[in-house]
Amino acid sequence: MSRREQAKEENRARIRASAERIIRTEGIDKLTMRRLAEDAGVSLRTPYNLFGSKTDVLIALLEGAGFDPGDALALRDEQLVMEQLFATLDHIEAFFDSDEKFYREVYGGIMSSAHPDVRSTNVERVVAMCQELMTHAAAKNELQIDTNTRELGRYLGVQLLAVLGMWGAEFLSNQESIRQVRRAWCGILLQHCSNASHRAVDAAYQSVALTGS
Amino acid sequence: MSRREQAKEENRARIRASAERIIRTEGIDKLTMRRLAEDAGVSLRTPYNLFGSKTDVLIALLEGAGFDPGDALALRDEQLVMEQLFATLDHIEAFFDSDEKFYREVYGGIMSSAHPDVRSTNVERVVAMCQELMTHAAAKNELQIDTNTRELGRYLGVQLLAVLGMWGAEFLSNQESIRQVRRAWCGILLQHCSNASHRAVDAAYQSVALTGS
DNA sequence: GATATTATTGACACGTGTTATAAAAATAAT
DNA sequence: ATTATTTTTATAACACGTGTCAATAATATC
Repeated sequence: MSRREQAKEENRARIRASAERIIRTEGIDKLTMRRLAEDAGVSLRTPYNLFGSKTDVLIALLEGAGFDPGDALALRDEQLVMEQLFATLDHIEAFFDSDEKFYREVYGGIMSSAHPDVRSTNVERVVAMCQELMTHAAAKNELQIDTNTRELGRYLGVQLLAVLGMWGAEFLSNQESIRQVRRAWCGILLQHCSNASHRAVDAAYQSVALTGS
Repeated sequence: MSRREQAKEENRARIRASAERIIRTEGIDKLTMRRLAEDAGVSLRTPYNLFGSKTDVLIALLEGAGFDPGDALALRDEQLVMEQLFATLDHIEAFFDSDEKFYREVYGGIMSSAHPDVRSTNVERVVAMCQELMTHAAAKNELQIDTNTRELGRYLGVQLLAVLGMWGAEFLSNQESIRQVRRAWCGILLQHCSNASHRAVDAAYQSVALTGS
């Protein structure tokens, strides 16, 4: 890495650290570009040079923390695909719980920004991963043979992101969000899973069953 | 209505009309408070006096047009509750189709605004209506007796709004949005409907079935 | 009709994300 | 070491939503 690139990376790191500190100690409302620049000991222009926009700074924060639903969905090729799918939700919930306020504020800040391309990239990515998972599920006979895996994957991905949007907007708690997704996923998958995967889907469904009073 | 109230109402109407015209002809990005005031022939302060905020102006636009998912869910006490529930989705879709760009921009503008109370009012209202519908459904034996109607209603309402959020953010077309909700609703209702309502739920489900590659 | 209440106006200001511009500093290329 | 390129800086500015405040106009009350 050239000297120039190195210096830029150092600045990026300082800006990221400052942004995180401000959000953690004072809340995201206090994160303004001027305050961020001052705290990072850098001019107002520099965060724009190095990240592009305030939204991009927030995105870098999530990426740096490993927050990435798309990543969580990456095929791991263990056990049943359905088991992995639902395990992903546990993974995301654990992530939420590990630092609820911080992640929610950052995610909500990204989603409520007027950068449509950023968000749509996220959607397409998650949908693609879900479609891939469903393709594998079909290949492993975990789905009924007449299932439209493309549409099913799209449904699952959209569902996840729709609920994450509600989470980011503070309408749902961590647990509620995950339960909402799990219920929606189970609802459709119970209709399309094969005998091979039925046990896994049903187990997930039972864990969020809507019975009692 | 007093003379004063009348004059205010006239101003409100002019402002609403101007806002709608600007959004329709130039898009919501061009709707600024200064431009709105100028177009309506009113001072910059007046829209704030009469509506409260820019977000409130947008809300008034939707209300004036009769756009209200909560209203659409109001119990009509005809036929089966389940039939009404799904008919609501047709109603919303027709609404979308009647003026797609306009409604989406306005709804998206409201939802992406930083007025959390506005949005949460919307959520609570829709959830409450869904819960009421499910209570009635249970009373009419359209649900299995052990169904938690409160949680089920909450699930349905949250689901609708989560997807509407995606619609407002331009991730989903009108049709996709409605299908997404219908699938999610069917998925859970197929697990909880009684014999009395199964036919209705299954009909809705068949209309959005995910079969055929 | 005189007085009190209320609504609108105008001009200004604040804080925000973002951009413009030019100077200065740091680095790379020769 | 000199020159050329790239980055950062400083300062100002823009458009935006929103708020303040005094003045003014319209209406209501008596």
